[in-house]
Amino acid sequence: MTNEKLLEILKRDAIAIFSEEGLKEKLESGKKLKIKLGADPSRPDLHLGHSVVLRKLRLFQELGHEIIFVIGDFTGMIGDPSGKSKTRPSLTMEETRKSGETYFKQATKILDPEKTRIEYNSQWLGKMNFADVIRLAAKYTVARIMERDDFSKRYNEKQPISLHEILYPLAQGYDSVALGADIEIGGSDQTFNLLVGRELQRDYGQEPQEVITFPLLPGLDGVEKMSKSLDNYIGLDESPEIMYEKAMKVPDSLIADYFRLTTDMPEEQVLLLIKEDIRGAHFRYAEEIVRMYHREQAIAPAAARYQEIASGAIPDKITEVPVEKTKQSLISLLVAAGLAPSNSEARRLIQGRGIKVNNEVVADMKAEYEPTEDLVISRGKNKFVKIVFSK
RNA sequence: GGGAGAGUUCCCGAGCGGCCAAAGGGGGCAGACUGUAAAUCUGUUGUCACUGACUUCGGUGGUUCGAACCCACCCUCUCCCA
Repeated sequence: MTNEKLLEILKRDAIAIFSEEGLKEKLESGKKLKIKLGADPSRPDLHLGHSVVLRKLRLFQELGHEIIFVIGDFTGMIGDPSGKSKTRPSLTMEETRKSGETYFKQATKILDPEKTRIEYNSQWLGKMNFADVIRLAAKYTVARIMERDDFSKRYNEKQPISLHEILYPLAQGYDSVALGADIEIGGSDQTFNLLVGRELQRDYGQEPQEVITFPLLPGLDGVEKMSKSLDNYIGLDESPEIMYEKAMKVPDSLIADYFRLTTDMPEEQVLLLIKEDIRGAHFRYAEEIVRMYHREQAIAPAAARYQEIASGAIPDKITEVPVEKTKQSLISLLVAAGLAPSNSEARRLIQGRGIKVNNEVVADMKAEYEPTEDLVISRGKNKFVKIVFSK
């Protein structure tokens, strides 16, 4: 990796770089740079969406720079107003530390742990008193804060905006001041917050950080951005089988983006493959992902399992649920197996022909089973549970 | 501080005092078709002891045989004036 090569890749993939000259200068200064990445402690499960940015950070590490993960344990208490403005549950100290470790563990699947550091922003934000906060708030104006897309939108739609939410970008921006960050990287939804950091550093007499933003990876639903809470994600921690299967679910329209943002395959090769054999492209993508996060040897079994299920067979590795050794109704078994959240839902699924027992559709709501042998119940095409009469 | 308006099921949104578990749309789930893609079509979308019962329409009381709908107070949000 060289500075030129890195710049080239960044220019190709980034949504925006503020500013390109500044970035070039810093890279060429020969200094070991501090590169900041914010992390939300309430959602420590990393997925492919995070990998977009992490993979770029890895390149910086290859040039000897240091990555600083800022776990937003303090800002987490405020709740980022970005996107869905639901209040987040406040976490205890212990929980945030645990999230931090989980982050580190997952992130180092991509990053070099030797060149990665974790910081918690309660370290400095928690120590600020009211006067400090006022001083910080004085550095920004209402008009500038309201430039933020999210705020102006909510304001125009007459949605409430609390004062503490307005402080959020300032708090996050102050992290950059506290760390003396040289570069900050994030998803394009973070653009405003990252730029606030840049401006605050200038106000505090520091050299402003360079900001690089990357496109958000759309989720498997093809609509929302990838996120665990929307269940449209491929987790970095998931098993090869699940990864493979989920990779096959990437919408056709997005497979090129997925290749570009999450793998190292050359663009021309990808486009050609997609053009010639769209299904083959999916298989190839699934292989790439499994290879990256597991091992070469994990591909074959994962692919085999996928074929098995696709052709209607019951996979061999499925969750087992022990139940009491008595005659049981299908409805109660569905609930016990976690395939239905309520009896009513179970009934609906049966009625809608969505339930199979031992690979046979069962549409009888009154079906009952003797505890003689284990049953494999499936819901839809993809959810299997093995009922074991053992208790 | 004064005035005006709003709060409905996952989301948006309709809702005459009884026929409202609540229109319609979105989203979700399941089925058909397929490549476990997309598009399209169909069903479904509070709970339970499920042809019946129970709990829901910001909260608490009240009027009424009967309230999501009427009244009082409270809470929350928005707008206008200061």
